Amino acid sequence: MFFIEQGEVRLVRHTEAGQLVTMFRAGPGDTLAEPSLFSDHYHCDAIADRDSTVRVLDKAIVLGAMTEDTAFAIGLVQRLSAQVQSYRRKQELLAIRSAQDRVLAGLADGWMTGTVVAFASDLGLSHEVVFRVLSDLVRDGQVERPARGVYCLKRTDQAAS
Amino acid sequence: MFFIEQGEVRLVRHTEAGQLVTMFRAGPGDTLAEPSLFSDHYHCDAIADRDSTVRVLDKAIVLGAMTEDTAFAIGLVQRLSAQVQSYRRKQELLAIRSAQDRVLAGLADGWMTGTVVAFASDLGLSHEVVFRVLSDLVRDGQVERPARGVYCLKRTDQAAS
DNA sequence: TGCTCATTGTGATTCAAATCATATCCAACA
DNA sequence: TGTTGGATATGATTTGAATCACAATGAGCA
Repeated sequence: MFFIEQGEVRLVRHTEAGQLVTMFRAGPGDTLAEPSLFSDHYHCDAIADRDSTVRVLDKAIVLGAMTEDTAFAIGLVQRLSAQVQSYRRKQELLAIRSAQDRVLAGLADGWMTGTVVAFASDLGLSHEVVFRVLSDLVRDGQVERPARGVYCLKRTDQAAS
Repeated sequence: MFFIEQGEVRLVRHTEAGQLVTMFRAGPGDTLAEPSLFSDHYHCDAIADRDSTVRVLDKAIVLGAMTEDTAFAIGLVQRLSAQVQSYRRKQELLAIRSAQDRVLAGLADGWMTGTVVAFASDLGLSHEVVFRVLSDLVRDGQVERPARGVYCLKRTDQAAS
């Protein structure tokens, strides 16, 4: 198990077809690979896109700390709950069929942090479509692009049904 | 927070477009809505497709038990870890583009328990495609159908690259 | 028994995202 | 300075899943 002090580390896995899937994006203060505490044969790859500082936590020590320090255990439960919630949100978002709606939802959730290519990968869309959708949205006035590669929603327009 | 004693309860949420997404499927021994322990405004709907018995756990009491009973806290961490793992697996599976590969992966993971319609919904595919893929696979001999509505993999054929 | 209804199943068509191709911009770097 | 490579961007084409339409099956039930 790992604790991220600085930077950002992505937990990735590749499908049989070879595409890379980001399972989790951990920032400063996040812990990584908690499930490894209970299972031995869990395998993901970790990628640091920027320089990062990571603290390695020994499995046995963490398990020990959990029995002695209830606050520590509760903190862990809290982290995991947050992760579960974010996974649920992601699942919901990925269920959106229309590329435009998905991009809008992704923007609303603040996923557009790095490059458009990375954003597209998070959304499970090809980057071409995302570029197209973004320029359409900018043309429509729903999205602003203050700078190259920076996009943000104009406002939360209420669900037009 | 809830504890499922018997039956099965699904945690669902509907997207703006109106489609229903199953966030979590809880069986006997599972707990439901753990994130609600730490956040007040989390909303999902729970659906019991069969008759089920559910124990309601008071938020304050659970939080109290966590500080006093370390084993309880650890158990909770374990549950949540397992959930996180299964979400990651689902994410990986949903990233598979080809409908056929996705159906195969779903079968391998043992998702085809109830009806084909439910299976298709879990896979994020239309039931028509799933029916088609399944009959193709049966024709190809990759999948067996011992009975109407029952499908299982012939064997784990090693990743044909 | 006949009726209803959900599930199963298949065919035809549409449509939107993937893919392929290509070009520009820009930062890092030698 | 020129060169490389990644991100940005857009156009043309293809593909495959969604959608629409329609049957057949089978269980529950009056």
